[in-house]
Amino acid sequence: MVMATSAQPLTEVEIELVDLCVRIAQFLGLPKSLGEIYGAVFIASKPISMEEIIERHGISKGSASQGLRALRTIGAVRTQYVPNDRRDHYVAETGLGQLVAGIMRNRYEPGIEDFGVRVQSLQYLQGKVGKDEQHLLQRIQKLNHWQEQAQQIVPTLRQVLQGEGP
Amino acid sequence: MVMATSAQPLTEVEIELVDLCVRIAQFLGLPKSLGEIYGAVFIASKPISMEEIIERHGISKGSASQGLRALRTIGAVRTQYVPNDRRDHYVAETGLGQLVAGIMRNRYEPGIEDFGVRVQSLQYLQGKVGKDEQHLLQRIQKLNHWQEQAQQIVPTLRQVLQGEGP
DNA sequence: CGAATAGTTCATTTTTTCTTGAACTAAATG
DNA sequence: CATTTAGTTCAAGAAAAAATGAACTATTCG
Repeated sequence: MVMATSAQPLTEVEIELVDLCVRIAQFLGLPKSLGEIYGAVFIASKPISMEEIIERHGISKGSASQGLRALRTIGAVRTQYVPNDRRDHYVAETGLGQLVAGIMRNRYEPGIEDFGVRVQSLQYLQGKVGKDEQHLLQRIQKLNHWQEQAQQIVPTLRQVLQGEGP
Repeated sequence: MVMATSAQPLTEVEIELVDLCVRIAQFLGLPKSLGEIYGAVFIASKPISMEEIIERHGISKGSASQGLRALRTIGAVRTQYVPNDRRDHYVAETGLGQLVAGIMRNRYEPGIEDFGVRVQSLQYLQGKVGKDEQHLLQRIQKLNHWQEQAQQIVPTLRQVLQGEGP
C-alpha cells in the first residue's frame, strides 16, 4: 500500500464525519469502502474527482472505481459537470429517504421479491405434504402471513423517511 | 465432515421450508446456520432437541449450541420441558413482530444508539471546524437530521408488525 | 461415587467477502 | 496519430466471518 502523495491530510472533524459514514454503511451491511467513499464525497466542499478521493483517503483505484459505480447505482452520489476538467466529479445526495430508497431497491427488495415468489410456489408444494407432516401446513400459512406483512414494510419506511429537512 | 448417522432424511417440503428460513436469515444479515437451526425448530412437529437438529440437519455441535443460544437470546426459539427426557427441547416463536423485535434489539438498535451518541458529540466538535471548512457545519446538521429520522423507524416498524395473525 | 450423557467453549480451519493493483479500454490532448 | 490521462476490469491476495470438532464442564443416572 502506497501513501497518498500530496493531498491535504484529513482534519479531525473530517475524519469523524467519514468515520460516521463508514459506520452507517456497515450498519446497513455495505462494505466499509462504500462508507469511506461516500464520506469522501459527503465532506467535500465542491464536486470531487475520483483521483482526489484516492489520494486524500488512501483508497485503491479499483475500490474507488467500483465503489463510485455502486454509489451511483443506489443514487447516493451523482456526477456533476465541472468546466475545463476532463475528469468526472461527484456530489453526494443527502436525503435520507433517497439514500434508503436506493439501498432498499438494490439490496433488499430483490430479496423480498424472491421470498414472495418462493412462498407463492409453496402453495403448489402443499400437495406434496405427507400425511405424517400435516403440521407443516400451518407453517406454510405462517410464511404466507410473514410475506404479507413484509410487503407492508417498504411503503411504510418510505413514508417515515419522506419528511426531508434542511 | 461426517454424515448424519440414523435420522430421517428431510422431505422435499421440509427442505424448502428450511431453505426459506435460511434465506430470511441471510436477508437479515444473520449467518446461514442460524437460519438452518431456526428452520429445524420451525418445521418440527414437537419440541426438538439439539441432538436431533445435529443429526437430521448435519450441523456441527458447536454451531448448534451457539446458534441455539443466539436464537434464544433474540427470542426466536424457547425451551420447553419434556417429561422423562434430560435434554433441552426447543420450540419456535413464529410471531413476525416478536422475531423482528428480537433481531432489532440485538443486531440493530445498538448500532442506532452508538450512532446517536456519536452524532451528539459532533456538536462539541463544531468548535473545531476551521474557517476553511464551514461547509461541514451543514453536513453535521444533516447527520443530526438523519439521526432523528432513524429514531422514528424502530417504533414504526413495531407498529406495522404488531398485527399478528393465525 | 464413577460412568454416561448433555451442553459449552474456543483454537483452528474453511468459506466468504472485500480490497488491491496491474493490465486493459477509451477518450482527450498536443 | 502517438502520448498522456481517466476510468474499468478482474485475477490474486488479504481480511473478516462462520463452522468445525476436540477438550472441557456440568449434570444425571445407576
